[in-house]
Amino acid sequence: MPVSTIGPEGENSEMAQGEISGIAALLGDPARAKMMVALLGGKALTATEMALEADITPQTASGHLAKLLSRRLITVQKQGRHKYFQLHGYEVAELLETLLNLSAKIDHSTVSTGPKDPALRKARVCYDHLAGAQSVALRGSLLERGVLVEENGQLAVTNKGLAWFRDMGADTAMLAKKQRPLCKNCLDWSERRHHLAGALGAWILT
Amino acid sequence: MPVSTIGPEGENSEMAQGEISGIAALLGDPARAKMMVALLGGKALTATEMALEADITPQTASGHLAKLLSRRLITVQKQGRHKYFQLHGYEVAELLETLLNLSAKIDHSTVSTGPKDPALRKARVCYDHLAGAQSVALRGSLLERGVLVEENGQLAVTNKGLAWFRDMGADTAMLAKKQRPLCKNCLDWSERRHHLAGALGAWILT
DNA sequence: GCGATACTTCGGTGGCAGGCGAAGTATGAA
DNA sequence: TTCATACTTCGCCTGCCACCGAAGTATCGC
Repeated sequence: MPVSTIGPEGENSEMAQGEISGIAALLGDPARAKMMVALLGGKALTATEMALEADITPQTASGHLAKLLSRRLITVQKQGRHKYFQLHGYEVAELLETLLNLSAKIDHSTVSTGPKDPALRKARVCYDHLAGAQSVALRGSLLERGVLVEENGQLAVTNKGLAWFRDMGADTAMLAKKQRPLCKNCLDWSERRHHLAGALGAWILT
Repeated sequence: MPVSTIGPEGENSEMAQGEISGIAALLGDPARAKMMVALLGGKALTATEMALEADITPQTASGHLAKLLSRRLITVQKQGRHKYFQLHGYEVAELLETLLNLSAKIDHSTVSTGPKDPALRKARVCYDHLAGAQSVALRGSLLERGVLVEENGQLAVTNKGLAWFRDMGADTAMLAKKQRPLCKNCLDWSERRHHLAGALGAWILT
C-alpha cells in the first residue's frame, strides 16, 4: 500500500470524499438500490415490503436498512410492530433521480431509442400512480373544481368529489375499504410539486 | 441467493435499477471517488496524476479507469503516450455535486474548511462554472437585484433577469433550449454556501 | 396465558473486487 | 538502437460484505 502521506496536510476534503464514496457504496448494492428506488414513490414502506421488493430475506433487509439509517439516507417511524421507512428529505430523492437520469441516458445510447427524456418527464409513473407535469396539473384542476380539498397539508376527497369519481366509473366503496389512504399528496421529484397519490391516484393510472 | 423472479413481471425499471447500482458502485469505491472528485476541477488529468490523487499504484488506477470508461462516466483523449481523462458531460458532474452536497449536509461534524490557498479559495472552477468566494457573492448580488429568485431551495431566473443576461450578450434562447437546467444551486465546498451552476453559470465562465 | 407477526441479532459461508508485483506494449527521447 | 516514460495485462492474495438459517425480542390478537 502506498504510504498515505503522514502529515495532516494533504486533502482537505478527504473526509467529504470518504463520505461520498460511503453514500455511493450504499446505493451501489443492487438490493439497497432497489429498496431506495421503491421509496422514491414517496410512500412509506415497511421492512418486509422492502425485502420483497429487493428479493431478499427480512434479516438481510434489516441489515441494509440499519446501514441506510446510520448514514441518514432514510428515516423511520415506528408504529406498533411495524416500522415505516421513508427517504430522508428531498436531497436524497434528488440524488436518486440524478442517478436514474444518468443511467437512463446511458441505457438509451446502448440499448434502443426509447421515448426521450422530455416525454418521460411529462408523464410517467411514480411507483403506482401518475407523476410528472401532467399529474401536477391534474391535481391542481381537481382542487379547483372542488373534487379535492387540502387542509394542513392533508388531501381529502369531498362528497362532491366522491360522486365525481363514481361518475367516472370508479368503485369508490371498494377503494375506500383498502387499508391504504384514499388520496394523498406525493411530492413530484421532477416538478417539485405535489401530485395525487393514494388509492385514487393509483386508480386513475389504470 | 434468492432466485430472482423469472418472470418479467413487476418492475419495468428493473434494468435501470441495476444500472443505478452499477453507477453508484463505481463511485462507492474510495479510490474511484477521489479520482472523480479530482476531475470535478474541470481539468483533464492523466492516469498517473489520478493515481497519485487516489493514493494507489498506476496499475490499480488503470483498472479503475477502465471501469469508469466502460460505464461512460469519463472520456479519454489520447495524446502521445499520455491519456487525458475528463468527466463525461455535465450530468456526471451534476451527480458528483449532488453527492458532495448530500454528504456535506450529513457530516455536520466536519471541521476542515477547504483549500488553504487563498487564491484558489477566491475563484476557481467547479467543473464548468465559477466557484469560490467571488461566485458566492455574485449569486447573492444577482438575487438582490432581482435577476434570480429562490423558492423552496430552487433557483429560477426572472423575466427581468433574462433581459439582463441578454443585455450582457448571452444568447438566452439558445441556452434555454439545452436540456440542462438554466440555473441551479451548487454547494461550494470551500465556502459552504451555494453558488451559481447550470447553463447560465457555465456561460458566465466563458 | 398462547400463538402469530414483525423485526433484530448472531454465526458462518462464499463470492467478489481492490490491491500489488511483475511482465508486456506503445510512445518519445538520446 | 537503447533507454526511459506512460499505461495495460496477468496472476495472486486478502479482506470485506451480502446472504442466509437459527434464535432472540417486541407487539398484536385471541
